[in-house]
Amino acid sequence: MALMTSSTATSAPSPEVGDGRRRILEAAAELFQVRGYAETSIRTIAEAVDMRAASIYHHFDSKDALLTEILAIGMQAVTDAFDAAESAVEADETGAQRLQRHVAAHLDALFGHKAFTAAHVTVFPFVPAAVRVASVEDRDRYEARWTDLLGSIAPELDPSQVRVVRLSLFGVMNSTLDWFDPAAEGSLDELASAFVSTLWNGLGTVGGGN
Amino acid sequence: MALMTSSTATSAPSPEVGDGRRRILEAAAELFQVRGYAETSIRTIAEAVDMRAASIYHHFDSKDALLTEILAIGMQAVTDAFDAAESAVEADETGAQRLQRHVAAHLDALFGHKAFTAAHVTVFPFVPAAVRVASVEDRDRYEARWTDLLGSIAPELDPSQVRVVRLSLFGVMNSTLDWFDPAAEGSLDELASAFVSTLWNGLGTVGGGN
DNA sequence: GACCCTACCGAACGATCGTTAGGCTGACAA
DNA sequence: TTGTCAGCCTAACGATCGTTCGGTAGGGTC
Repeated sequence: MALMTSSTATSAPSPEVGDGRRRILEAAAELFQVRGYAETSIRTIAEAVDMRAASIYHHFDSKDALLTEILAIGMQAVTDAFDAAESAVEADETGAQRLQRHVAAHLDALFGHKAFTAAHVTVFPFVPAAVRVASVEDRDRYEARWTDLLGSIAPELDPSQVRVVRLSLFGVMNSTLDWFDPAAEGSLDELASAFVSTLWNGLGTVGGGN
Repeated sequence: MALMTSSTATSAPSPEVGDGRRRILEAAAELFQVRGYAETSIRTIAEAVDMRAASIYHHFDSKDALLTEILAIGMQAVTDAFDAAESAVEADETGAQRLQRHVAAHLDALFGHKAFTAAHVTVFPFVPAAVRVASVEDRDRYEARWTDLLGSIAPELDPSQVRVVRLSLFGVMNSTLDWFDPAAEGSLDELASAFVSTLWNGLGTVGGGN
């Protein structure tokens, strides 16, 4: 995010450079997540940032381009979180501990950039084909990271089992966007711990405990 | 012109009564699931059943009414499956066995009426408010069945834990619509068995086995 | 024959959509 | 002062949307 403020120091009144663009991205992501892509018009997005529809086109070529960038931001968030968790690996940790840090990282990224990440869960199935092909490479790359991770910590699973575990884990983690509220229900770390503990040991050992 | 269409061509020409209505429902459900609700026009639905847009309104009051009925059919399918599984309970079965039969019933209903049930997973978040309120009662009733079931077979869980388990289980089960193909990957019963076995005992005991 | 009902259609309505053309304004550079 | 440019605007374009109106065709009933 650096490299702005090239010339002036922006004392007080003037809006930050690129501020309108960022506000459009955030408002659009939020609206796409709540109302859906086709259900959200350019005029509604403009209204949310106190602009008119034509002004959106000063910052983005088209509605599809706006969605494409939103999806890219969402994938960047979870990919960065994965890599940060991977680089923080400790030598003596167990597979379950390593998995738990990645699950926590995924959940943190999901809720930390909720509007952008949720777009991948809710609106992605319905996006225009041109937008989908622009995102599929990012998504494949992220999926490959998880395939490698799960294969590494559970080498006894064959590839088709790894696939089932990965997609099931994604199903659970991504569904939390719909029903978990970190502000009201406790930390995402605890949720990640519960998920991995259940996946590893089953409910029998979790239910009595936490 | 060219629509005289001498209907004397076929020996058994008469379409079944209510056939057009059923075909519209199935085509619309399929299109809604694949393309989304707002992305699918009445004209596209009509084309899929070889009609014109105006003919849809002979069978349904509005596009929203069509969606409302599709959602109701989907909830009826899973609710009926739940009740059938419940009435097939055996006296000496364990909690895990009972849960597994219900998971299998849910998956069977999901894939057995895929277009109608998937609508609840994919398009429901974006449906117009009037359609949502018409479905929320059915959905609440189905959720209550699962809350009771899980509380019954895992009495050591408090209500908030039951909620987490239920929503996580829904997250996994409903996600299978996106990635599991019963025709190519094996039976849904096996998948249900794997889910419940993992939930109960953890991956440690499952990974080595099947 | 007359009558009705179901199923469907062509044509159009007003609304809303994404998008574009062209213009205004204020900050800044020369 | 003059020019440039980012940022935002009004107004309008054609396309597509859900929906309605006024039919027509054909089978069943009397």
